[in-house]
Amino acid sequence: MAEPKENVLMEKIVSLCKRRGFIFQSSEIYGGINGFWDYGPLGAELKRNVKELWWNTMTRQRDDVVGLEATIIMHPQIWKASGHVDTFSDPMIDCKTCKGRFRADQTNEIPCPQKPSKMVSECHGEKTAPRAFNLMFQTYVGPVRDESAIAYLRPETAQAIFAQFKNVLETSRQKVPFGIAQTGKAFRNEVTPRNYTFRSREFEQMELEFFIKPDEVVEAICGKVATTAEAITGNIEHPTSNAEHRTGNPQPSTLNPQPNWGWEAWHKYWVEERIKFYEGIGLPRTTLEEYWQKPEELAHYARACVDILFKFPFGTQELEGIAARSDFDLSQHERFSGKPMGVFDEELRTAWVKLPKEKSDELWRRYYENRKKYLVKMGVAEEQASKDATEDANGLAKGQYIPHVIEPSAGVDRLILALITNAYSEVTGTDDKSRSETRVILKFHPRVAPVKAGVMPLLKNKPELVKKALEVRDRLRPWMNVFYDDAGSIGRRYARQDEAGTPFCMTIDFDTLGEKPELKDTVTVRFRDDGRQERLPIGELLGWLQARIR
RNA sequence: GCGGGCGUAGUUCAGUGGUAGAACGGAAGCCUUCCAAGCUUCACACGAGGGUUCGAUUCCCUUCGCCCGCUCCA
Repeated sequence: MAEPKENVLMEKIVSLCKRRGFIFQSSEIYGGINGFWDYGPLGAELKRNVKELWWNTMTRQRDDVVGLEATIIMHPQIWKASGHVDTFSDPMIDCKTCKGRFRADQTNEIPCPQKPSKMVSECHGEKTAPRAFNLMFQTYVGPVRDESAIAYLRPETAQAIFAQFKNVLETSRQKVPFGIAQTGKAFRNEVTPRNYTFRSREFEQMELEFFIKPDEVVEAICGKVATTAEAITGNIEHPTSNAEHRTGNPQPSTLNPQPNWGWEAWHKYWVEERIKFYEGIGLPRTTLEEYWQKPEELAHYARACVDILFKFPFGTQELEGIAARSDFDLSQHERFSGKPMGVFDEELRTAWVKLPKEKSDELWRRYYENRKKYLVKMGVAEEQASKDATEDANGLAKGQYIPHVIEPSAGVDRLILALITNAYSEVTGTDDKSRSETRVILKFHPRVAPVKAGVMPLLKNKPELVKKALEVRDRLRPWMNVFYDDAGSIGRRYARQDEAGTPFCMTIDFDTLGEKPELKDTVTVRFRDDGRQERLPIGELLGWLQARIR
């Protein structure tokens, strides 16, 4: 059902985004280009804030995550190893009669939409020849455009993390469990970009690969792996104060990682962390949904995957996927590059020799089975797979294993869109002449708001007010994005800031100058969401604001 | 890529086979002692290309883009 109301809302948002300079169509003066969007002045600030908050939360505020900034174009083998060269290119067939499109390899299994009694392959519709759809953008590296020069714009940022895993491990003084975070552009030549910026061909991701010990290793070291329930209960950090967590990390952790956590606990942990993050930047839990993928929906290498969905006007859609990807990625790169991707773990080696024989045999067996299952799945011959898996499992005794990974992978642009649609609100009132007018307020969380404070003299034609206002502006400017405005009536200026989502406005009036001596050097602070006003000394403004935007 | 709808200032809309207005918004100025006040002035558009025509924003074709379906999962 197409809800016209929601469509109208979306159109208003699109129009606002353009009008106020959040989002423009790419290359608009040339007619635009499908699936590409630019961020205007306010959008650029918003996006920057979001990425910084993510980076800060995921890396700087943690001991166990470090950053990476890799290139967009990488060795093409990376995409062979990752599976993108193959799986991103399903041959498709179009039916000219019924207008359907089908995967060429499934025409025997899909019923014809017009004659469901027959399969697509046997119906009378006129079909096109199979065409390959590869969603990766291709280019050539170097001046010669031949096969050997083909490279791809990355369809995700994650693979670079795997490819650089060993370098980061060796230089960061981290050991498993630890994570590598990266933000950056990714490119997918989508069949149909849709829903404004939601599905774009060029987009930005914020991805974490969090490397953990395989369960067999955790068990060898800790005796047993904590169940998810054990990991969650009795492990809640009680906030020391019930203040609004205005200081420090915007997303206080509720779970403390423990050495006996296996992949399930870590997976659950990251789902919680990520939801906290979204709440911390102003998306209430009620606007979010967790979707735990069903076993049959999972990619073959995934053990679990949770989607965090947001209720967009056009439907409930994915913001982030948190996948437990086993050791698939590092294993693939190990096989394709021939370089070892395993780690050495002193604790494991020490623990292993102390294990009772039956225990170490059991763990050996389980590790072996997993490795073999993977190798066979990837087409390694049975005999060779057994041999390789044996070698892998033998590594445990030497303290060696290939880490597993939990991957929280978020789309920046989707999040921006979620923040805008969530912030959008209208207030209809009547003006002096009892004309009904609708004003738009973007109720961004102060942490993400593009402009933190508007600074304005009550009147423009009083030089003392202007001078003082500029002083206040200059006082705040080194610390945050502030906007000075003296044009038009004060109400008009407030309204303009409301539409930009500025949470606070500081107004310099005659009391600031000392008309009422007791109010000298104080300003009016006006709140965006309810128009409420407070009086604050200029000297306290910076601290007051910082406490609210951090 | 296929089918359906749409395309006029920044935005929302008028309008005509003789090259266009309005409202709001924006800029400048005057005025204004707290929520889009008022006055004056200014800038800005027929998505692009090709036809038909003496002439096209209007008619035709193509293309590009947007919206709705089929696909997609950051």
